[in-house]
Amino acid sequence: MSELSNPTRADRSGLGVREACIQEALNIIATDGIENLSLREVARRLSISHQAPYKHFPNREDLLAEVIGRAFDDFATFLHSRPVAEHPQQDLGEIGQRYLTYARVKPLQYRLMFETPFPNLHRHAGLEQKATAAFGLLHDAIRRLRGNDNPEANRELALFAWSTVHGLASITTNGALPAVGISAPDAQSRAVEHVLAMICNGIVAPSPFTISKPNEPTKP
Amino acid sequence: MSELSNPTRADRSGLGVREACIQEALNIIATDGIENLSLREVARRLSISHQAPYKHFPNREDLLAEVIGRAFDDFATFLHSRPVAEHPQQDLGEIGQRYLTYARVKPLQYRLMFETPFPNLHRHAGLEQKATAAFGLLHDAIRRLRGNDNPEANRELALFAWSTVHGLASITTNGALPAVGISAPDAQSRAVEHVLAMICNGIVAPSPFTISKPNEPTKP
DNA sequence: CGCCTTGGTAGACACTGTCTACCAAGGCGT
DNA sequence: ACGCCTTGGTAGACAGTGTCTACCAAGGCG
Repeated sequence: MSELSNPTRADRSGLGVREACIQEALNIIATDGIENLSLREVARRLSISHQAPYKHFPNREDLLAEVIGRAFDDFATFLHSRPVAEHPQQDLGEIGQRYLTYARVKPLQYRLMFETPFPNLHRHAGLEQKATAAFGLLHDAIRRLRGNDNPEANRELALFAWSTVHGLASITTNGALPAVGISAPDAQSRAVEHVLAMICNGIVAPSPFTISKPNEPTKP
Repeated sequence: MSELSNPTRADRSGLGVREACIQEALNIIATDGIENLSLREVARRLSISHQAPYKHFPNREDLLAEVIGRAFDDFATFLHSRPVAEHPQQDLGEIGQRYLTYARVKPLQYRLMFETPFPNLHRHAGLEQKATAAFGLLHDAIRRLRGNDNPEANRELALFAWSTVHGLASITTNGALPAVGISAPDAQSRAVEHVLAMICNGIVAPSPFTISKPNEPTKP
C-alpha cells in the first residue's frame, strides 16, 4: 500500500520495505557480523517501528534465509555468465576459476552461503536446491568431457572437484593461507592455479589406487 | 575453594566449576545448537547462579573458544595416534582417512572447529595455532615423501590435499552427499575412497598444466 | 587480628525475539 | 454509499540474554 500511494521513510528509494530489510540486513552483517544481525536493528536503521519487519518476515531466521538466498542467486548468475569455452576441459577450468574468484571477491556472500550454520535447512526449500545448483554445473561439464558411460565415476569425479574447490575457497576466504606459509600475493595465486591444475589433471587422467583404513576414534 | 573443601552442586564429579561449564556447554551445543548456547543456561543446568560462570570465563565468546579448543585437542590426539606406516605414501593416506573418519564420527566437533564463524579469531591466540597443527602433520608427510628440494611445490601439494580433504569433510558432514546423487551408504564410502585415492595420485605423480583466467564479478 | 584474593551470590540494565492488541487506508462486493 | 476484509504500519508487554555492579563468605597470610 504505502509502496504505491504513500511512500514512507523506509522505501524512499522505491524498493519497498521488504527489499530494504534484505539490503539493510546484508549491510549489518557486513559491518557488524552475522551474530549482530537483529530485526530491531534493521528496523532502527530504516527508521520504522521494531515490528514492521515482522510484516514481511515471520522471524529472524527467515530474513536470514532470504539474504542467503540472494547470495546464491548472485553466485549462480556469476557462474553462468562465464564465457563459453569450446573444450569441456577448458570449461571445467573456467568453472573452477570462477568459483574461486567469487569466493575471493565476495567473501561475505561466500561465507553466508557455505559457512553459515543453519538449523533446519530443509525447512527453507528453495535454499537447499540453490545450494546444489553449482554442483549441477560442474557435473554437466564432467559429463561433456567424459561421456555418460560411467555415471558413478562421473559423480565421484565431480565430488572430488567440488571438494577441492570448496575446501580451497574456504581456506583462502578465511585467510588461512599465510598460516600455512603461503603469504605473498603472487605465491597465493600460483598456489591456487596449481591446485586447480591438479583437479583438472585428476579428472582428465584418473588412475585410482587403494589405501588401508584406520581405526575409529572413541565416541565422546 | 569449594573445589577443595566444600564441593557444591556443580562439581560433585570433582571436575571443578570451570570444567563443568565447558562440558555442559558442549552438551547444550549438541542438543540445542550453538545458537542456543548461553552462559545462563549453563549455570541453570549446573544449578549455580547465573553469574558463577563469569568467575571462570570473561564472556560467552571465551567459553566458546575454550570448547572449540578442546575439540582441536581431541582432533589432534586422534590424528597423532594413527598407526605408524612404513611408507610415507601410506602414511599420507592414513592421515586423510583419519581426518575424514573424525569428521564422520564427531561431526559436532568438526563443525565447531572449522565451520563456526568466530569473530576476532586472532584474539584467541591458542586457537589459531591449534587450527593449523593438522596442516603441519600433512606437510611433514609430504616432505618425507618428496624430499625438501622444492619447498614451494610441497606447500602447494599440502594445500591441495588439505583443501580436498577439508572440502570433502564439510560436504559429508553437512549431509550434502545425497543431494548430489550419492545416497547409498556403500556408494558414499566408495566415493570417499575414490576422492582420497585421487589426492594420493595427484601428490605422487603431479603433472600440472595451465588454464585461462575468467573475468571478475562486479563488486556488490 | 585485619586484610587480600577467590569464587560464589543477587540485582539491575539494555538489548533481543516475538506475542498481542491496536489502527489507517485501500479494494471491493453489495 | 456503505461496511467489511486485507495489508502494512504502530506501540506495549514478556521472557530470555550478556554483562556491569555491588555484595558476601571463606581461606591464606602478614
